Amino acid sequence: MTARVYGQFCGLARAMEVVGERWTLLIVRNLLSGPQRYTDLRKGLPTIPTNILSARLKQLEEAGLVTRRALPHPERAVVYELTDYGRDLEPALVAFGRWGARTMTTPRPGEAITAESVAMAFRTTYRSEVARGATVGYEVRMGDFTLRLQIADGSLTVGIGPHPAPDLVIERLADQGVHALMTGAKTPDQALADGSVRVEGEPGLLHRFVETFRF
Amino acid sequence: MTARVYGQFCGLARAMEVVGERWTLLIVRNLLSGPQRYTDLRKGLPTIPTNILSARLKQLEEAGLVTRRALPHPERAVVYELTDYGRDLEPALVAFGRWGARTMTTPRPGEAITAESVAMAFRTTYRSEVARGATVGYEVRMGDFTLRLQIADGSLTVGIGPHPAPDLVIERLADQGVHALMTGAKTPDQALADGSVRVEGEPGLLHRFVETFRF
DNA sequence: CCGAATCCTGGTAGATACTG
DNA sequence: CAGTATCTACCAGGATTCGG
Repeated sequence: MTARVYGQFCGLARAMEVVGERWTLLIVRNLLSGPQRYTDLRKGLPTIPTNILSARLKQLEEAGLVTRRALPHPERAVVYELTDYGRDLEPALVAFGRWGARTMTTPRPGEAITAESVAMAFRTTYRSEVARGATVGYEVRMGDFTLRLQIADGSLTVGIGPHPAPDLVIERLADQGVHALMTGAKTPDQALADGSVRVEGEPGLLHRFVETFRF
Repeated sequence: MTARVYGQFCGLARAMEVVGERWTLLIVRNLLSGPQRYTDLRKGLPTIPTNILSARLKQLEEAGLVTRRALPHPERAVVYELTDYGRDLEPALVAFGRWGARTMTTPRPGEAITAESVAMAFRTTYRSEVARGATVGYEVRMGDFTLRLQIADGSLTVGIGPHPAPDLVIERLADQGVHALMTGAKTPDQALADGSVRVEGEPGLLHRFVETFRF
């Protein structure tokens, strides 16, 4: 039983020993959007084998990145939640996601667009230097799911579900509608004109949005 | 033959498909210090199976992160070198290394301290906000190997081997000598007094060094 | 000696079925 | 809902061998 270690006194090697196995970082990514139940995680990771998910959650809990918590009575469910230690991985995940996004033009056949993958896309494309000092909330409706983006003190929080008090609601009406805005393939005016997106709120905020989130 | 993909349109998932396998990121880490031969890589990754190293280099070359180049005549050797695309992984590696370093107090039994792992430690502990605008070169002699650190325009370059014109040479005379400085376990004056490090050049620069590189 | 390829073993992932 | 159990296929680890 050779523990799968790299035998080096190196932060990167240690990190890879903890979160370097297949699926682990994607589970952490999904938990960045908030606590999730086992079934939520399965939904967000459509092709993960269930035994692997359960093994990874166990490892993450042992390593102190995740806590397993039973919800109080009426829910009678188990939720998995990141610890602060686990949440500290966010900068590294964002850096990786940004690197990986460079070769990502269009979805491959069969590739899913999940709420968490889009949430990650907002994190990786967020340009804090554009948003500095601003406070603004967006609700992005993607058809199958809705995300809430809140910018405050120059930092971004992404969650799954509607925004309680959005300054702007952006609704995707066509595939790649929001994506085309973020890559610059379409200007806000073009996207509004051809009906690929629709907004509620002050339409001018859409310009701010495309400057803030940019591939 | 299910290609090992994650089935998600997500930058992080794509990144993991390219560099998520065991050893891959450590190979990239080692190549960050400059081109390396197959044997150099084996030396820097003491426990990697040789077939895995050769497989990973092939994959990295196919993915466009690494080029394989035959040196001209007298050397008659092959060197592997990062492409710009591969080098762009550095911020992500640094972010991961920084996260992993938090649980890294002392080497585990049998754990090697290689030139590249120390080079990585300097990259992850580098605080650009301290060094802003400065230009300074350090040579760090660790016993088995020597590193050169050059700071210019606020950005750090780390290489293996002596520095051609160092402002300060730091020589480690005892185990953990430099490490104790970087964690703050010892002040520069203490380390110089107890003989765990020795310097050549202006000794005051050692204070700057410990402010610049900090776990 | 450098740069691998080959072989074998055991562990890990993938797919699906099943259960408290 | 929240996982185990089981089986197969593949990949990593380790040693050895091989060609230039």
